[in-house]
Amino acid sequence: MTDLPTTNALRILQSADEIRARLAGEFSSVHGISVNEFLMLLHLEKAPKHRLARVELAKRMHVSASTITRMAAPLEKIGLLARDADERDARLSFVVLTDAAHTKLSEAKATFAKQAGYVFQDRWGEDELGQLSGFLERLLAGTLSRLA
Amino acid sequence: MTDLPTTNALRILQSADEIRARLAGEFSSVHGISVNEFLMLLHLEKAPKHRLARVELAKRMHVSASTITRMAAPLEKIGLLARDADERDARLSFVVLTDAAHTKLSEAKATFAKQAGYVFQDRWGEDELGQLSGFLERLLAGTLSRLA
DNA sequence: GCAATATGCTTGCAGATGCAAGGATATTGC
DNA sequence: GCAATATCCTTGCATCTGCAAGCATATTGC
Repeated sequence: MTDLPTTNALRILQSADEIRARLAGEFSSVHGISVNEFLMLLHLEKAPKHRLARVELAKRMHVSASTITRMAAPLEKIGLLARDADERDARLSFVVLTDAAHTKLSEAKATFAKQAGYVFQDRWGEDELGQLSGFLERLLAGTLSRLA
Repeated sequence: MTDLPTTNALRILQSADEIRARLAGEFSSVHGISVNEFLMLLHLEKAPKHRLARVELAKRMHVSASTITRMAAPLEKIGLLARDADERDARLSFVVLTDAAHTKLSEAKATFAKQAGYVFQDRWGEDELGQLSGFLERLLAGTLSRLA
């Protein structure tokens, strides 16, 4: 496997699996939301007015529109999300963060940061973390959906 | 978001989603297998004798044992996988690559390499690809399941 | 040796997800 | 203006996945 793009793509897939596995347990037990739901809240937090049309949210999360419909429903029920209509276009139905969601987000971010800290705990210097960050930013350049 | 570990963890999750989305379409339409099934074959290819106990395969793929049972079944049906028993321990049931799987793997690897090439097409020099590769290797150090 | 425990695998059930179809609303072509 | 088309959202269905339970086999403690 001397092909560097292939190697890097495989390693990114595997690294993401490792990170996801680390996060999954603590997220659902401590915060009552899944990692995907957390990422959904992050996308909304980053958006203007903390709201996005469902189709737009779907694109940014790489999921189908129906998944957005179904992911949002329980989060509306527990008061983390609300609905907002567009005055001009009655087809649009925005997903909006509530105040409770901001609180939940700050808690969940702390968990995320803690786990991310473990992942990069050993043998990583500040400069190396910065270099990796730069490479990943380049990889995500051009995607609408960058969260960080 | 000045916390570098957090930024890097988020970017890895997003990069993996991008890469997966790129691969998914061509994989199922051209090769008739999903990305996950491809990764399963890769794990087996890397293993001694091209075979692994189901529990071991589950650990390496970060999925449950039941998922292995259900993922392997259709692949056995289409002749890419076979079963192998352990003479000492009757509980063990190995998953083994068939010859057909080696053929399928080399085709699928070409697709993977092509898509990985697109991902790193622009503005990436050989030296930078090597540096990124080194960082990701460090991230995966200590995991049993490294494929590359 | 045998009971108690541990391990490997499979299956029933529930939750998550994508696709295709359908209903509602907007936009376009004429 | 109106028909044709496009867009947004939701829902039915199929698929994938995890968890918990169950069964078979190994290992351990005595």
